[in-house]
Amino acid sequence: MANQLSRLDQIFAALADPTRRAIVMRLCAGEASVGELADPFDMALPSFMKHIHVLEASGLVESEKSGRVRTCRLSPDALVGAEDWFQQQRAIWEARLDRFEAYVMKLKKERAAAKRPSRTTKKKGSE
Amino acid sequence: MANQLSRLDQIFAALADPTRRAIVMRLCAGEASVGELADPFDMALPSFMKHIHVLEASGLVESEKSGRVRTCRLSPDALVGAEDWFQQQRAIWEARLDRFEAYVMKLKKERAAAKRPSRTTKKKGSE
DNA sequence: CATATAGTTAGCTCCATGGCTAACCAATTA
DNA sequence: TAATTGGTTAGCCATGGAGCTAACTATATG
Repeated sequence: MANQLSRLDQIFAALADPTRRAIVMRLCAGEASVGELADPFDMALPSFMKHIHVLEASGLVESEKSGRVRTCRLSPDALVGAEDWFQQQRAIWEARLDRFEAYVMKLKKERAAAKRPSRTTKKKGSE
Repeated sequence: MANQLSRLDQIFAALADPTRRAIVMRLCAGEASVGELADPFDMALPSFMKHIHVLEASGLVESEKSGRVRTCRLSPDALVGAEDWFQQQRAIWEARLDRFEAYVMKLKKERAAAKRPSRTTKKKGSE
């Protein structure tokens, strides 16, 4: 019970749907009612509401009802959280690239050394 | 036939699964064979291979078989593409925040003006 | 009060996803 | 050549996600 999806799971799953990405994009430009949000989409309201719920469950969107109209707004923390994930991966990736570059440089030196065995007697395994 | 998922759909869907995120994180640190990748997971190989396929279909990962071992590596373009999406949203969001701030400033001025109605006769019903 | 508006709830399909087992290549290694 | 290893294919099952309609609630509005 209570499947305890990780927050990132929910955020990425929410963003995997084009309708929901469109909603997020729309909300980036400012808050809106459910009706306003739903208007551009050729979809029954209950179906559309499900998307809203998914977005709320993921923490990307929050909403509040006053009278009979529910107003939705972006809660940017979740978006930033997901963006962070990418930046972390990129950091690791780039660190690796640096190491790889260093490795290639080392290879090049060793190749060069191998190509002229005349002078370089042993080059002292300069690891 | 050929459901024509958008690239972003596939990337986010791929990243919505913790197993697949773990694979991506692992591959950020360098390429690996299917077996090496699968090892930490308590999962039958065929199930695991499905995850690899999803990652390949999304463009996040590419692989190549030589002999009987398939080596997988990250293809960072897709990752960067998804990261870009966040940055675009954030740009719009921040632009809006700026506008909102300007709006609040304007409100403040008007409030201040309203508080001293001595001079401001009608302020010209500025919508 | 009557009606229209804005969401909501309930409940149904259909298909994609994530997992499994069993059986099957195809390279290595003994 | 026989056995092992590393992946792959095929096919099954349970769950969940995305869509629908119909019927309902609650707030405005006439």
